[in-house]
Amino acid sequence: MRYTIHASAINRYANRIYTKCLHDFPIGSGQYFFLLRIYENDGISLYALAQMGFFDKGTVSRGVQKLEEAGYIRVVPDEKDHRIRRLSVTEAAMPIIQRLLEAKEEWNQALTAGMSDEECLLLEELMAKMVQNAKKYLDEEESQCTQEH
Amino acid sequence: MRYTIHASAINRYANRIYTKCLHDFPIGSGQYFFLLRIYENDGISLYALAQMGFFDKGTVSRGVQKLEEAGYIRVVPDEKDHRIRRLSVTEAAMPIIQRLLEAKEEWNQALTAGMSDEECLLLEELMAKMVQNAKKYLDEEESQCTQEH
DNA sequence: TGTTTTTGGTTGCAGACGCAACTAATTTAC
DNA sequence: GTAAATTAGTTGCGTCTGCAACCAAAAACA
Repeated sequence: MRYTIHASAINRYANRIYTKCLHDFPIGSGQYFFLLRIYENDGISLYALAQMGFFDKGTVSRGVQKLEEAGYIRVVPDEKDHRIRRLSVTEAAMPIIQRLLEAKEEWNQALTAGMSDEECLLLEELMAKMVQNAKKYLDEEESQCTQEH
Repeated sequence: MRYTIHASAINRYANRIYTKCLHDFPIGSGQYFFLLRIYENDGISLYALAQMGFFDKGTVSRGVQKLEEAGYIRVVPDEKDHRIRRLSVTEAAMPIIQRLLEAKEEWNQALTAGMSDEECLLLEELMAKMVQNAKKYLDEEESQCTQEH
């Protein structure tokens, strides 16, 4: 079974698509996920964003910086907890968000060409399950690859 | 549908697994795919390797350099066509290949935990189809993201 | 209340990757 | 046969990413 290399290839193709799509904008494929999630979850924190996409918090920190520098998001410290920074999209981001949503729709259509609705649903479900399984496996392993089999 | 972000997450988790697994060796997760494919396809060229994994040829070039520097592969120019460099694994690579095959097996088991055999087969098949669809879509698009919808 | 631990976030560093420009060898076209 | 085009591979550059070390604010504990 070659789930991993397929995931790798799909991911690399997706990055190329979004890189091209964002060619005329000051952000790249690495910010695509963060921008859409902030749009869909107004006031989300960096930490929650990291957990949502299974990203390292350092990666999120830098991605958010780029979005802020581009003027696409607003960062507001939480009133109660001064550690937390809450994120929301700006008006200036709406055109690019619209474009990304269209590109995403078209991309998902292209990816699942020739599949039935049932297959699409099952695929989505099984891939989500793989992500959960992966997270669980890595959490359990915690750098024990050196152990014998 | 969120095929892309799932693929992204699965891929990032896989990289972390193989990075840990290769911690004591002079290569990283980026060479994992190349080494196993050279092992399975003795005498393969860099270009064929790139096509097999849908990688950029520059990426393959650098990955192969690392494998050669580590002493895990042998690079021999083709007798007939002096542009082509043919790759094969060395004896020194056998322990690490064995380790990688075991890790891969365990990883695939972990990824598909809780799935039936039928689901696993279908998943593999559908993901392979997505890769082909992605390739086709990118080949057709060729930087036309600016066109109207 | 003061000390320790946890949590949210930032940054230095290094690896992985694609793109574009380049070279050399081979093939095609005239 | 020579010029043009194609093919295999290399390299500079910039982006994306995880890890680890770090900081400050909040929470837990004594």
